[in-house]
Amino acid sequence: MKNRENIPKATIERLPLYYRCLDKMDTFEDIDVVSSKDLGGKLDIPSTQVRKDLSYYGEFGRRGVGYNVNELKKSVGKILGVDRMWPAILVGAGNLGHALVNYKSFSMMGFEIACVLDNDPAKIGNMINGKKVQDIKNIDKIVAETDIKLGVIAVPTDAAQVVADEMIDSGIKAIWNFAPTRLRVPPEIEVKNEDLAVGIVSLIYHLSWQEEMETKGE
Amino acid sequence: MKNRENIPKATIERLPLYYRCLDKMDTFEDIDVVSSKDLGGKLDIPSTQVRKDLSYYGEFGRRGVGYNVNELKKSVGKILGVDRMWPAILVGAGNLGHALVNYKSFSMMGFEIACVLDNDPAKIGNMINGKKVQDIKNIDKIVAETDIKLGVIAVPTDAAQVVADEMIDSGIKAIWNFAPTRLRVPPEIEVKNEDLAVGIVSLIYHLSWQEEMETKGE
DNA sequence: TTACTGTTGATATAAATTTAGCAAATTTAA
DNA sequence: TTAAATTTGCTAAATTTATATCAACAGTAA
Repeated sequence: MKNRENIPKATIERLPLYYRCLDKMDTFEDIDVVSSKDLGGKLDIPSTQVRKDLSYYGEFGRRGVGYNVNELKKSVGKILGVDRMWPAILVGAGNLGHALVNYKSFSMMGFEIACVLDNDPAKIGNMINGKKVQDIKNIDKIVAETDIKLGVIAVPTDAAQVVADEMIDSGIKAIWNFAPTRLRVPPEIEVKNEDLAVGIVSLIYHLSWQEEMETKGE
Repeated sequence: MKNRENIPKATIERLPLYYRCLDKMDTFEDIDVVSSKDLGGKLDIPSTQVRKDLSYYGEFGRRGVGYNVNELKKSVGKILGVDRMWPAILVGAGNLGHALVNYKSFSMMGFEIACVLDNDPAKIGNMINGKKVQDIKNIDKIVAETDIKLGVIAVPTDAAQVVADEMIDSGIKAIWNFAPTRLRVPPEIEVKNEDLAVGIVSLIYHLSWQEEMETKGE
């Protein structure tokens, strides 16, 4: 395996796609062996890209044959770290928080929201999908007792930095941030921004341009 | 301006960040002029990158001075197409659907969910943030009457392709897909996959590796 | 005025990422 | 057994993207 430092970020974002696809083939489609061409075909990724991505981590296939689906799934799962569960605390019991707690496709990716926290007395004590919303004031105790490393921020923009600071104080090591703002964190803390507005705007950008072209054409 | 075709995708994803930042400066912070260094500083983006991104679309600054905040905001807004509203239909009145309808930060990005649809009789007729959930059967009529171009898929994975097909039949031109699956669509239809699991897995990947390093070190 | 500082936008350079080409390995069929 | 068809994984080439450099321009202070 090459130095983990210089593996393309894009590769790391394709691995979960491979993983999910392999899981589907393994669990539901009863497929034993797959070629890079077939796997890529399902995901609109060139076969050369698939092979290159995997080759960063080792040799998983057999020449002239392809990849064993179950084996490759396990290998990719281990590379990604999803061969175990990673419990998280979620701060923000609003609409988005509800949606995340109830999201079905996380557990197969090793992700599970174990605790839900909020600072709103009206929300504290409510049940969300079997979990009681707890007071953010107890974050230190909760993180210490559960040894949770992952935090999810689903609060309004204004509150995001404060929540991030509290998370880091409590011992959280990585933050998944849904608030549309950049968080200031120490360098050892990993942050992943999930900025929903960016997604929709890139779609609007293309749509807007398409429409402009059509108008000119007429 | 250069050919719009070969502008980096990453540039297009940074433009909304600039836009939001400029809007904040313009509306709340009363800042008139900003340099690429300052703008980039707020977003952890090098000033050279900021200037390069903007230079794809024209010359917006003054040498020795910087950029006029209000003007640049308007220019970037126009480039992105967010200088007008883009209404969308949302299919899927579940938890995620609720969260999207109630999401606050969309309107400043030109995005608005105008209609909510579902196929579940238990949900049809319910109100979500002032909008009545309508029967998916009426999608053709709704899209034709409203001339909506954007569709959002927030249904379970199994139903996503069917919904996409219905959307395309009804006249939808661009799809924002939250289901963790690749949609098969004609080439003229724009699709943006918002795959939440990919985001969290890339965080788990780093966390998992970090932990492995620590274990070795001890 | 003149020097000095700051800033853009263009061009050049470097780095990162993707794609192509091919030898080696495997299977299948003649 | 031999030839043909697949398919991997390595290396090289091409492409894309990011970063550095610098002349031209604008403001400021001596």
